Amino acid sequence: MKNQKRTTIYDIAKKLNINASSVSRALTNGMNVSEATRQLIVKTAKELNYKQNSLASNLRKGQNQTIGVVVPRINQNFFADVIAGIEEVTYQEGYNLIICQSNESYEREVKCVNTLINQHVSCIIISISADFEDGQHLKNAMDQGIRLIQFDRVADNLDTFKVLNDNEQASEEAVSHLIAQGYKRIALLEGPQNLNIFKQRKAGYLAALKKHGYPVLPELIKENAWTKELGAEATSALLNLPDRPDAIFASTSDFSALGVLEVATKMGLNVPNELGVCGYSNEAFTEITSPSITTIDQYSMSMGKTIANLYFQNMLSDQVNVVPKIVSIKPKLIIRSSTQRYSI
Amino acid sequence: MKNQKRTTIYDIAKKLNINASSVSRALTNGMNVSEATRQLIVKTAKELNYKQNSLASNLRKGQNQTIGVVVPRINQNFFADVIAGIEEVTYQEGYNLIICQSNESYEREVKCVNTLINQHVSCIIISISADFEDGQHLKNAMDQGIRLIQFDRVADNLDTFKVLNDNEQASEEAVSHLIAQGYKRIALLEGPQNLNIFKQRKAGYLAALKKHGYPVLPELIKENAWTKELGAEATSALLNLPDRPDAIFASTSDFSALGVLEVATKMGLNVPNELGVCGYSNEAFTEITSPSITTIDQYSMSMGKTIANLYFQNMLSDQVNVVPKIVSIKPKLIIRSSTQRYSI
DNA sequence: TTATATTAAGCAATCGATTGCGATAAAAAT
DNA sequence: ATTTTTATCGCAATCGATTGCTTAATATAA
Repeated sequence: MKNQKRTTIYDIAKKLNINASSVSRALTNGMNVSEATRQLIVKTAKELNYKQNSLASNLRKGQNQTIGVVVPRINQNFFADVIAGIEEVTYQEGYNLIICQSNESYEREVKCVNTLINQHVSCIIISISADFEDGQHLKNAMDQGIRLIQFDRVADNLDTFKVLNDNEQASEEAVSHLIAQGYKRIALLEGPQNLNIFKQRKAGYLAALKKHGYPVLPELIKENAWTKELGAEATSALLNLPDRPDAIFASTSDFSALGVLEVATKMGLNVPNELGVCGYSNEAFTEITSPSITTIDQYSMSMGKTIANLYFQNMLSDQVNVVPKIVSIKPKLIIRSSTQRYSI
Repeated sequence: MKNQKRTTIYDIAKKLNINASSVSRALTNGMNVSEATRQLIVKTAKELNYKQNSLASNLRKGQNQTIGVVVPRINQNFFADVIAGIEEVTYQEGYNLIICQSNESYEREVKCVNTLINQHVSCIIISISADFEDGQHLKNAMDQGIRLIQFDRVADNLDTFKVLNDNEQASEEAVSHLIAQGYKRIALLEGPQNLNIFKQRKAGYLAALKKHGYPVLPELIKENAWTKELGAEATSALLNLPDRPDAIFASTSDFSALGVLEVATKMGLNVPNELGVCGYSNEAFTEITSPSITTIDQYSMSMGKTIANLYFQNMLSDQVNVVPKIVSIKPKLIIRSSTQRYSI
């Protein structure tokens, strides 16, 4: 049962007393093979339970119908959704997906990319790790003729296709909404500023304040609060200020917004009346907390589809001069209870 | 820049005026190559930016350091976590992961498995789709010498390694806990009974009732309530019974438990005092609802690691007679507010 | 110093599928 | 009846890396 050799086109050829090239032709395009022998070949292929060896085929053809995906974490809703979206499209196209997670480690990201290069994938789709350094590994990949698409977290200095959310705009919208609800002292929980997405979200926050003539209060801006625990910690500090904020924009994630909610509840503060809370990502749970959390939907799944389509529609052809595009997806502010004051 | 040929071992060999076989030896095991030439080869390989072609290597060696994973949906917490766990281990072992989603469609599952066979993966890890029919595609894979591991949702009639949660035991424990808390009329929301996991959870429910001498009340058992909406619907029906239940075990998911919670709250019932609620899966949100929901943790991520380790420790070697094992992971009951009565 | 062992490196086949080119035979055109 | 076209199919090279075998060169033993 085990280690038995798989049947190859040669086995089929030998059995039918014909040449392997005919078998190959019959099983692929069907060109230059008479209909009779074609059917015979297909029939015996089925009988012998023949399965094509993609390794050999791809080696010969010099191309691999495979796309590599590198994300920080597979089991983070946003990334899982994006991957699901990508898979949806690549499956239709008959492509395979090889998936790696960098675990937010640059070293590991480099290894992942190198493996994908070895595998001769035709495209690498990547969202860079938190401690991204330079893009040499990605440049390498491109030099080897591998297409590259960055999404969400991108390295600006690399001239590639990029698919992003308009983080700045979404943040500005969220903060503007808070202002419209009458909140006066709006705090920001920000993420690692070496990642663009967090820089942009901060920019949006600042832009909104400026637009409405609100002062920027440095003591209300908390760094690196991107987990539930860190969010809770930052919130404790904020709410113990002599002049505390009346709203917190957890720009890093809904998880940190959850931390905010917990601390606020523990301190007996009414959300949204005494404290407005806004998260980011539209995680499933934001809908069902009490109060439900206002947040920003990134259309993750459709983002995945967009990314994959970008490859198939713009990059697959061998046109030499394809100008890398930047596709921006506008996220949507989802207003829920945590920012809707009953009375202002 | 594009379509430029990648450097091969022949390029290196030519440049150094030696034979390609030496290059290969130097770059892999380093056997039968003098230290001097080895270093020279390594150096020029780096200079020429050489990357091994895994396709060629794997074709020649007749093995592919790749594992295929097939799950109904990538972006479902449980599966995403399991995959993350698998990836963690396979990465350490230098293996790649090819991931497919069956979308709960049997037809698509078959296609996925066939692709993986073509790719010559050395192992397929699968959780079968909801409309699973027979296991011919999986038998095919095994006939081709591909190892097979089923997890969570498994086909019983296939003799393979299996990694499962002890759903029955976990359910029994949960229901016993409800009984210990003094609940007398415990309802069950059950899932599609063609999937084993749901059958087992029901069995656990029944076992607990029997063990404690409680009668089985058919009117308290509701079928196919595995979304929040369906859970809510079933709950409405249950709570409008003349003799209504005082606890509901949403064995399908935490989402349906959420539906229970919403309806109960709407009807003004106090949870946990007037109605106990228990979910399944330990989704992130169960911790932060009010009241927080008692549920069952499946250790998804560690399950993934277990699965991968099973392959590397038990199946990788070429021993002919490896007896397929069934590994059972005991889930953990997480007791929270929704079932802890203040007074009994 | 001769015989033997050891090391280093080359040669060539191989993995399985694909494909350009040439050969044969059958069909069509003259 | 002869030439030309076309349809089928075989031959052999190729993709890039690996590996058993052979040869050459060097080191060790006798």
